[in-house]
Amino acid sequence: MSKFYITNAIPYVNAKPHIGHALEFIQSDVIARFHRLLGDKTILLCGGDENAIKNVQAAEKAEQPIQEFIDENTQLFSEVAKNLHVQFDVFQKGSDEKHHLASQKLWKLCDKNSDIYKKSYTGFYCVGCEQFYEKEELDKAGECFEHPGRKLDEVSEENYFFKLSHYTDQIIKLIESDELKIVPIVRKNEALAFLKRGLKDISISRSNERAKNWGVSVPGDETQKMYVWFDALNIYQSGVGFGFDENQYNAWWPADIHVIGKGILRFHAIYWIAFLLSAKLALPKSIFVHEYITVNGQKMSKTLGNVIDPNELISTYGAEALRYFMLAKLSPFSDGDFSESKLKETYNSDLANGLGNLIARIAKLCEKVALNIQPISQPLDEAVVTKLNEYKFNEALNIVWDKISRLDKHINEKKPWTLEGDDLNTFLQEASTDIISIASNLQPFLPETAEKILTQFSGSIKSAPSLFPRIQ
RNA sequence: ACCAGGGUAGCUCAAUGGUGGAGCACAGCAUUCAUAACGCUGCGGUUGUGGGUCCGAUCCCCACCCCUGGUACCA
Repeated sequence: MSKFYITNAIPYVNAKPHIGHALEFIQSDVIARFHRLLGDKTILLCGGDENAIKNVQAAEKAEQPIQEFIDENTQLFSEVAKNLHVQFDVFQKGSDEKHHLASQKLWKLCDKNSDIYKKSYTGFYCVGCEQFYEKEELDKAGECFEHPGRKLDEVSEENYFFKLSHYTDQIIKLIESDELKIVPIVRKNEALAFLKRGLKDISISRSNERAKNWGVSVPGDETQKMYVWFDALNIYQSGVGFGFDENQYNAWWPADIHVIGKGILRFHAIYWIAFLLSAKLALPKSIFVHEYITVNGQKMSKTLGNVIDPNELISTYGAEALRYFMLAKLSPFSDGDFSESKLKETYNSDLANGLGNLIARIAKLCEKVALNIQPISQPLDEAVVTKLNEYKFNEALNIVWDKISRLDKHINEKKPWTLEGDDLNTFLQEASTDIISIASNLQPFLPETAEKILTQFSGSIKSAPSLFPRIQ
């Protein structure tokens, strides 16, 4: 039995979770459940990126102590996952003391390899935003968009830099050879294009003042905090014991796959790899990059007010329906559009009329003749396994729904309600076996539904309340 | 601006150098084992625009338009 360590990206917790987070949670969960079914010893990690300055600013706005604010928001992410039937085995908070120690250990290892040095950083500070900007981020007058008319201060300070440039060629080789496999290929090419332009060293610390005294302290320098990405990525390691439980760490690290959104590819495919190379630690094996969700054709944004709370959808349609929609109706490799009307349409056509109705009609027929079924477990279909290995969740589900459709047609052809005796029994035996196969294949995607069906079709089969009652 | 990917039925997406396919939605028929469900039939497209190559292009080439992503310290 081999181990499988999968990580979800670590969400910023300066706001509530939205359906974009839900998509990633669900995808990670499916991959984890898939590997469990294959017999791998599997854990799925998520966590909270709690050390960003944005969190401090958001807490100030909410007039709440920072730690309290962080804890509450992180809790919301945890709850959404639970509501979505997503099972995180580890939830590592960035503000956790152990994580701080782990990150300081990573820093020291990079430092030991002479990859960290001091250098002056210059940026433009906006007093209104309490934030630094690059020249490119400012308007024509050299002022920030939030506070036109206010002059920015050009400020320099000493920071620690990481010798990212040192690792350019090494990382190119890792990615080109698929030793670090990036899926899909467009994202692999994007990372390579970035690398081939040459890497510059990056600043990996901020003054306490700039960091508002929040975050992980730089070892040996109490005046500086680590740049968030340096510690945030390390949650993948601290979550499995790096720096404080070597047995656990050795059992799980390296990650077999990091699941991330396209916006943070560079940090994972390049920065993270460089940090690990510098620290002489094992490297993750692959990165799966998903795309984003638009809502009614528009990007989600607070200003547009179209941010959707997954909990509201779950309360109307159920977690399993939301999972189904995200997995079956969105392409894993391109942006997908969400709208409640599409969710509802999918719910009624595929889940109520399709799967739910099929289960109901067969169960009723079985109940009439008191059919008894030996519980048998069936493995995933080869075709489904193939699709899942390629992260083609939508195509995998198409295969299952094709089976549903074929069984519906088969019932109409054979008209079992006109059969009697052995003919009827044989028919129902076969149909029930098909149902069990369908449910087995649904396990990674719709775990609760699969479980319900498998329970219903084991032993004496009875009618049960609709799995997915139609919604008007 | 440059680089990458994409523009095909109302919607989501397949496909191929040789008379454009599926699912959903919609309409009709049939039917009851089932959740006004299932099944069958039908409606529906000068395949972004303009050129070119070819006997023939949606698929190849050129130009243009539009969308998405990337182009460093910003999910």
